[in-house]
Amino acid sequence: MTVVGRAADRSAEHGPASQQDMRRQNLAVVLGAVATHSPLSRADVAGRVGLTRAAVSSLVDELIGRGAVTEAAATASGRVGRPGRALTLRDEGPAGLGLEIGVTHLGACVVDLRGEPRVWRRVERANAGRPAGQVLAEAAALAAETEAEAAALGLRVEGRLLAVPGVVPNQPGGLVERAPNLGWCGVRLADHWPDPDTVPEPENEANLGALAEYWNAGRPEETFVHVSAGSGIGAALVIDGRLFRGARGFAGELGHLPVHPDGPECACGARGCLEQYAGEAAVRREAGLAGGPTGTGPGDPVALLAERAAAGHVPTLRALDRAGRALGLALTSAVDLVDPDSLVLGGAYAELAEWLVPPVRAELAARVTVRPWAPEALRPSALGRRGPLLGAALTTVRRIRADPTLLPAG
Amino acid sequence: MTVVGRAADRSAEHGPASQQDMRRQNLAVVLGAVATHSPLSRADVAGRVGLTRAAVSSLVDELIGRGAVTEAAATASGRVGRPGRALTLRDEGPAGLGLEIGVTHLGACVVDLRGEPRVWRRVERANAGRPAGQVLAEAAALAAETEAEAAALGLRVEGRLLAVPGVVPNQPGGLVERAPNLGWCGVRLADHWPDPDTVPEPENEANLGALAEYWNAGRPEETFVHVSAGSGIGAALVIDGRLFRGARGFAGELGHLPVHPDGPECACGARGCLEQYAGEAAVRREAGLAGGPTGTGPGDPVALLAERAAAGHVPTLRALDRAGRALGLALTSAVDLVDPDSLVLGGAYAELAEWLVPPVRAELAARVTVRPWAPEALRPSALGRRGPLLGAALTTVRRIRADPTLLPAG
DNA sequence: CTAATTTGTTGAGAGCCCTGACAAATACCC
DNA sequence: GGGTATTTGTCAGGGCTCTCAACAAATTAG
Repeated sequence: MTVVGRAADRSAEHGPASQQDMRRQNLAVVLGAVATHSPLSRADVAGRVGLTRAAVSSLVDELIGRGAVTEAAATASGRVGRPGRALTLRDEGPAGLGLEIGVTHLGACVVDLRGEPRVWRRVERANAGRPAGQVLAEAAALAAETEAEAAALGLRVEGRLLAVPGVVPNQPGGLVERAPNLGWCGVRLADHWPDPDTVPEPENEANLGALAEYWNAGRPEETFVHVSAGSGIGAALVIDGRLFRGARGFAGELGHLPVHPDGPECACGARGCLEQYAGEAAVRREAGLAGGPTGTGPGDPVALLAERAAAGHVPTLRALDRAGRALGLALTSAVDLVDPDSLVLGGAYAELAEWLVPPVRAELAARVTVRPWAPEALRPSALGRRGPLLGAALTTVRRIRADPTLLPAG
Repeated sequence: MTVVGRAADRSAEHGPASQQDMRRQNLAVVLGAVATHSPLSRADVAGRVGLTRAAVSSLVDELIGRGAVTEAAATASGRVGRPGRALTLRDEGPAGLGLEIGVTHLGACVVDLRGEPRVWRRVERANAGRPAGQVLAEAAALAAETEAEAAALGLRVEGRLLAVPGVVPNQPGGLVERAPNLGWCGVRLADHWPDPDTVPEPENEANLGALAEYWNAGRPEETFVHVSAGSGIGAALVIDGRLFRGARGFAGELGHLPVHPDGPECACGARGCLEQYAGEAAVRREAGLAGGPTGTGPGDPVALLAERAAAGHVPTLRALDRAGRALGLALTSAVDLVDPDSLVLGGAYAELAEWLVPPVRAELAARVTVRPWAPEALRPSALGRRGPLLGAALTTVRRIRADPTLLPAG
């Protein structure tokens, strides 16, 4: 059973506020303070967030009762006065499960409330073209193993998310509308998942990668565009610290931005889409690597590209430069439209950043002229291809942090 | 003295919640219900928003005390039971002042709490290149006259916004960072405004036009891109019903999207910017209207273009088609990135929509292929060039609706 | 050991909403 | 016309959650 659903969005927006809402928000505020500045005493929290010690005391009691926070022994602070008792996020109890279905692998991980990964599993599987039910059954088995391992560490999974390389509509319902690289179309997870109590919620992998990047390295309320190349090119927009999915969940479809309107025809029917220059297939073709293996196993094409580029292989360098310039053009549009704090190259791009960043920066410098723009605002992701899985697991943790009442009361 | 500042943003986000916050939100919820569905009785409001009649009664009493709502006589509803007393927004008392400085005119208007324009003034003035102080002094005089006229109608201006064709940074402080078409650079309104008690808050005209469009015709929580051509080409993003200004206030700089990366050089230093195809200067040049008059007076170039196009003037039609196709390319990028519910052609584009919409729709149909996209999602604005001024005035009204405690208690 | 300082808890009080009851005002029915 | 049903608006009582003020507990400084 999953306690944490899609409810954590604070977009009630126009409903009336109740005392419970107030309590909920203040629980979240206190938990957030403990999460980002622990260890903290009750008095520290009160001083930091602007509540009284009495109120914080009551809120902390509830958080302890719900299993989100623990109280360490007194801290010998060295300062005068009675020492406070240190509060920290629990490293047992509530946890989030992340799952990932890639073209060539399955992944699963569990993070504790602090956001630390505690279990991490990955198995290679050629998932492209296989029946969705078969893939999902294997994912469910991996999930069950992972949860069991987490349970041995004292962790109780409170929510499950599945990262997929495809389109997930905004409405809840567990539908993967399309995942071209897997060959999926209109797959409803609940129809194939063996255990109805553990059906995960699907989400686009690029979106989750962006959130992971934000939770891992972002500044509060930051606005940025996270570009990640998997089989397609996906961008995800994080606006004021929240994922922006667009009106129908299609936001960030960077791969088909028209960078050269009269360029080569794309599979989508248009001409000169970014994917024709910076997509995996285009880069491999251009670099003379067509038809090779895929995936992150031995012979992983991304690793191979990086290897050849590092060795000075000219066609590879030329292909990456061409990709970088096209990406720079597309990102110019993104910067003009969205005015982000930063741009992040994630996924496979993170591993090729050494060769992509210079041409991207050059295009941006030449074309983003009517506003301040610092080259350093473009940076590679620290998480790279681990982002989506981590983001999937962290989503549950962040939902709990945003609304601790999702946890069962003690 | 201005009661309403920039405070109405509900982005406290991570502060603690108090009972006053709860009260504030519930006042806003009740006021919002009255605003969108009036006339409504207290019981109607209670049923609609999910509060009890007792609570609504108390909230309505306070709204009446603050002068936001009035109580009409009993409504002879025809239904059984004691008739409710109809509540409506007041058409006297609190009001918003909008001001506009254009390249060729000054504008001012006052709207009442219902959002109805009650005073509307416009004077032609060649403002380009004149000292900012001089222009602002005239604007202040116009504002004073307009407020006086409003006062005669029983309206009390609670907040003032100034629409400018330029860049306004995110931080409050009344700074217009740059307004190229006026020749302004780093103008701080407070330094030039005669009366320190009535200094307006500047905001970009395209942003205000988009908000006006949203408040006038938008669906709740709608996400759309509002494109408006004035002297430059500005887009404004309304995301889930809120204006998105970007990390530094530069979001929506559509004019310099690279639509043909190797196209003609632009004044900004890059090549093939949208402005080279769909900007006012480019269209006029292409249509053979170079050097003519500007503004909306007699010989208004936009009206002239529309006139010639309607008459079948071939160069004009060709210029508009070229502009439309370039705009379609830029909007393809916007749709791919933002996935809006709709696209709105505002400002001068609204008056040329007849000739622009077909080529824009054609490009979108050809290039937006990987997601559902209905041609009708592109529509002309109903407000056209009146949008920015209306948006400026409505902003204050909307802030009051979002937080009625901004009004002085009765 | 005493004074000063800081922490965490407790009880009183205020603000706000909910519950339930009641008077007021209307329509329906005889 | 009068009684009943129905709906509205208000009032009193109660619960929840915060603030304020006071206090015991635990530590450092002298």
